[in-house]
Amino acid sequence: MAHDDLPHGTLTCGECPIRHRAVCARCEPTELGELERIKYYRSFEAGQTVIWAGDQMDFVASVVSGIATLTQTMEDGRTQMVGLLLPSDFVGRPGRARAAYNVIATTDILMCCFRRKPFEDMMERTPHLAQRLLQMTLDELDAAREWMLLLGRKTAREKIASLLSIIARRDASVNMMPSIGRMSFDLPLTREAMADYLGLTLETVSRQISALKREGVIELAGKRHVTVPDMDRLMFEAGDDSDGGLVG
Amino acid sequence: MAHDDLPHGTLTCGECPIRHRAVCARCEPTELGELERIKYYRSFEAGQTVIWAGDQMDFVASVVSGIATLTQTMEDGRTQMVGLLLPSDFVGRPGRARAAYNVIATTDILMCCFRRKPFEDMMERTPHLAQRLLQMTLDELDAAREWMLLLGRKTAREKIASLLSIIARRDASVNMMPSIGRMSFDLPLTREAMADYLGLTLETVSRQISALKREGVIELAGKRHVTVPDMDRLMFEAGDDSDGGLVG
DNA sequence: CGTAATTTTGAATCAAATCAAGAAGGGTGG
DNA sequence: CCACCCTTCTTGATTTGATTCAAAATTACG
Repeated sequence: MAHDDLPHGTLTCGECPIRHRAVCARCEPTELGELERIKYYRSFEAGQTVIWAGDQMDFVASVVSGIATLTQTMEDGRTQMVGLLLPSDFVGRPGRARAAYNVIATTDILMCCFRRKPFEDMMERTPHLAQRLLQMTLDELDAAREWMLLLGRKTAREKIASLLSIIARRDASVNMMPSIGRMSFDLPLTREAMADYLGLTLETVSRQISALKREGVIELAGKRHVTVPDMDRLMFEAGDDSDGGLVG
Repeated sequence: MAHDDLPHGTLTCGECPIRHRAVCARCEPTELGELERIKYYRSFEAGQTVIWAGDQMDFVASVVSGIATLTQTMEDGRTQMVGLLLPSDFVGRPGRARAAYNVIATTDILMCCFRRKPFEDMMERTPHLAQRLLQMTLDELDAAREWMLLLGRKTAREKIASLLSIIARRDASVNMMPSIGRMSFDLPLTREAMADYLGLTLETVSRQISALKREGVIELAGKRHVTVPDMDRLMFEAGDDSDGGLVG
């Protein structure tokens, strides 16, 4: 069973691991108390579908732990990932009754859910909530636009290198490490999920990972553990501008 | 010269054509007065660059009339459009001092600019502004995710059909017409801009437009005026789900 | 009316997809 | 503990859709 260390319903906002990054980050103690009253926890196992696109959605939520994906599907089954949800990320849209995307748990996942109507009401009254959600949404929009450049203009090799460097840097930021020089991390996605992220087939993903390994850009231990001997080299392969980019 | 009908600096919020859709849509008369004091108008001619990515940006703005694009560029010149700015759309990000993308005027354009610092200060105090900007940003994020599916998984033919149906439907909504049956509209983009939108080359854009014309999905009068005899047929070619999709 | 910019079309090439086996893990039950 | 199965991943051969390179046609414009 997942998350026995985070017993459902007994976690208070004060002890919440994502307290300072989630939609509630700017809330004051009184406001937290109000959230506390409308919140409840739900957990899903790896592989489970949290919500289907088009389904009634009577809650919004924060990812507390684990990873989920947002995907869009065409009738013939082609699927494109359009969001990767990490701890502290927000799911759902205030004011929208139906889910726009499929949400699928990639790992075991714990979500802090708020009943939608009370949450919407509270947003009207609580600028701190709306302000934080705005900031998070603007960040997501920036990420989506970076992703659009990747999907529209990068080669398969550049796409893989970009994804690896995104994961490496995210991992470093969580662990408060600098993302330079030699780095190691686990891939949280299967080859197929990577393909859906990058707009490729899983065979192409596999081939390009093999190529980067063969050329020493990365090292693999098992299928999932990656070591990058030189981040600069990886960033170069990703085709990104060398300068650090934007600040949040 | 452009926009002699909208003399700079003399337009009041009360007579503004985008008043009800822009970031100020929810503002009350007092709040409008406050915006009025920090706003100024700037116009750009078709083809002009409004801002370069990385440039200092000491204002945010609403597009009053005309069309602009948001683009990202790689060092070797590959470019991807990541936003299409229409009247009432918002440019810039509160809290960010440097532009993240190139903004280029596609047609002659008029923008209602607000000095950034006063605007940010006002946002802190004015929930109506933050709420409206949140709503607009969530809409943009949805559009970006639809766009990601297009870039990652659609064929060239589907991409073109999708773009045409997006433009057709936008045009219809501006003119308060239903977007069914027979429709006519002008393309606001060159073949190259369409290619940058769709992640294709301009040759492929041209070929696919020719193919759709040959097969009677569209009719062309000149290079830019398009007639769609049957919107359902076009939607089918776009590969989108037949159901209408989401509401804003 | 001529010149530049944009668009169309053609032919050749190429990167990624598709089709098709195998190999490598990872977990289960005998 | 090992044999087996199922999923995930890798690799190979071939096809294909889109790009690239090249030239002609159309349109816009001074």
